[in-house]
Amino acid sequence: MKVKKPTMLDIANQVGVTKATVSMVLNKKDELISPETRDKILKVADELGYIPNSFARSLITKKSGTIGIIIPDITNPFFAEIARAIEDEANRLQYNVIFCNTDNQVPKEESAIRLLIGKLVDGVIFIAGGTSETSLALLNQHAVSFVLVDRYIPGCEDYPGVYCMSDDGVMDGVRHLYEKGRRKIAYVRGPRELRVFEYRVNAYKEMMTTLGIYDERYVYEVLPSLEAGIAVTEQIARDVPDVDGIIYCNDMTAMGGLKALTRLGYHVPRDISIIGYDNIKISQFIEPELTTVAQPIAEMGEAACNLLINIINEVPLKEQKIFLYAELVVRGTS
Amino acid sequence: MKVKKPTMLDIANQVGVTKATVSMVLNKKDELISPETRDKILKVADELGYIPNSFARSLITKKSGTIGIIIPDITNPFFAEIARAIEDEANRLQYNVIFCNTDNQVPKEESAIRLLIGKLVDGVIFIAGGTSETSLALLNQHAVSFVLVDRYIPGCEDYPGVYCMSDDGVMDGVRHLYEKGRRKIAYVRGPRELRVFEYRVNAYKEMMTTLGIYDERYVYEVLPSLEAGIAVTEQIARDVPDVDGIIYCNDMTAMGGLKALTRLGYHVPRDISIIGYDNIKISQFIEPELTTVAQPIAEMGEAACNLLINIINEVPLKEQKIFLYAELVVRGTS
DNA sequence: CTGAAAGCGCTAACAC
DNA sequence: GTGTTAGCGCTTTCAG
Repeated sequence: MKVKKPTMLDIANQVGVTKATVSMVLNKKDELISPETRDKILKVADELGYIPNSFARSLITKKSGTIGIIIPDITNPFFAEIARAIEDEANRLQYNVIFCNTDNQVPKEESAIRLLIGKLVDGVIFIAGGTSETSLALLNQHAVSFVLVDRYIPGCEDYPGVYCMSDDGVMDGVRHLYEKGRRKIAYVRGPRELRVFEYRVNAYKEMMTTLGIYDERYVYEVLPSLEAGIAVTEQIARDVPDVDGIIYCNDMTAMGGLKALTRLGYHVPRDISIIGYDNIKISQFIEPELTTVAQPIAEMGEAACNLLINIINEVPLKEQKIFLYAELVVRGTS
Repeated sequence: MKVKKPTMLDIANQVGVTKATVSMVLNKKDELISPETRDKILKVADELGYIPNSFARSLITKKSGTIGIIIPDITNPFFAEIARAIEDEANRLQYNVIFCNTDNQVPKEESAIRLLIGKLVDGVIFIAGGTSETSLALLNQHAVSFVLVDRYIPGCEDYPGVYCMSDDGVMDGVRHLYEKGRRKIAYVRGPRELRVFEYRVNAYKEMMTTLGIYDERYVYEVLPSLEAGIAVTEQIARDVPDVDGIIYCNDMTAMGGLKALTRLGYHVPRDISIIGYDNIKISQFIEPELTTVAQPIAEMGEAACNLLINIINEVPLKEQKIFLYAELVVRGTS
């Protein structure tokens, strides 16, 4: 365990040059270094198993080649998928990533941001847990570039970000059920603090109203999760026994709903249709497969990463807000 | 964007002391600092929004307070859950984590390790993709502490690690199906390169033989995934139409199997019983819920993290290998 | 083509 | 109680 790691100085001594020369060679700024010394340096570096100390480099360059990702919970499939997409794109562009889970708690967000700033991340991709103005203030104060993804922060709609427009997708979902003959279509919405859920339920209301079948008693609110999906669906079945369609604010909740309905003896989609939102991978793992309003999850992650890195590199951008669109995917539950 | 971050020197100047004093105060080594200067320093640090530059500190202390986690794929629920457990425990112990996905490819493992070494991680938790001796050699060469989790590496059985013993759990599963009257029990195994899969299928063979119902034609091999689970299950239904039980090497594959069987018109568990392995969260998301041989995923992550940090701190340990046990959890599919 | 020298922000002896 | 000093490993002018 007491093996000292080789440094540039070790290489320099062994080759008989100075570390400045070694530095230039190893950083490919070797136009004016003689091929012989260059090859010798490369050779010795390889023999010694030299790995540059990125801290020393970052200290001086003020860049870490790392971006931070702040996410509510990596075990939530939606976030895992987006995180993976970001990481892949970051790696492609020669960046590394550090993840921080916040469980939607603002204090955890702030400590994550402190951590990331201390590690000199070049930028941060931020999926907010709610009203996170103070977290953003921290980032601004320390002049760290950032990009918002998926979730709006009230009052911060003008920050750079990647958002998914849900209206058309949700409306298509409602219309799709209507065309299947469904009339009593309930909606399970997420918490009011999160703007995204507001948009989704509003689209539902609008289309239901247009179709002349809106009834406010059909709208239920939950903290989205599988368990909540089960509970609320049992509730709906009690309140509106002849309900024939349920649209959920996300896939996890919808999967819980499917479970509850099956247990209650409903046959999906014969007796009732259900629709989720997100299109996480596991929505296809079940049978019947979940009809859902699909977010382009991978594209969102990729776009966020690209946007951030462009901002970091001060590439002039016409628009720092990117809008993608959710789309209805009809599968087995409708 | 051009706001210079405050450093210790800024604080020192403003208070009228030197940065050494500031350093001691901020690191809580302030027994011999007068309360007045201490408070003044703390106050100014707060006003300036000072965040220590962890690189500068790490450069000198040779520690980063960070551990690396090398994992095949974070979108795989099993790994996401273990990663999250590791992260939580690490945070509790004041460590941060950096994740690297390898997609089970050895070259990606090696570049991940180089990255982590360059970032001076204090240790690495390693879920190997296969025969990763060279990756381990790199870690050894650079004197980086590491801990293996879940997967054995052939020839490296004696490295510190956290492993889950599957034998009893799998045998209990076979016996359980036998007691339900099942006799034609197939097994879907994972790839031979991964030792864990070898152990699981061997336990199956042993119990099947003991019960006098082993037939080698019932054993199928796949690269575990939902899709593979579907495909292999269709194959089994063709080969052995009167199969009445299938045990899978993991939950994802079993979920694919359940899907395939349902589509083929089998009723699970009336016509056929199935059992998975892992007990990932989503195994309870489906209906019927999956009977499975549960690994204590969270405990594995937690134990790995603790073990690693003990090794890093050179805490003398009686045993650097931790064995946990998988256990049959009977739910709806058996 | 290569060397010398300065310095990034911080810690840790050792003075005073 | 606090300052001085050196140096971690690296990059980057500027000389030569």
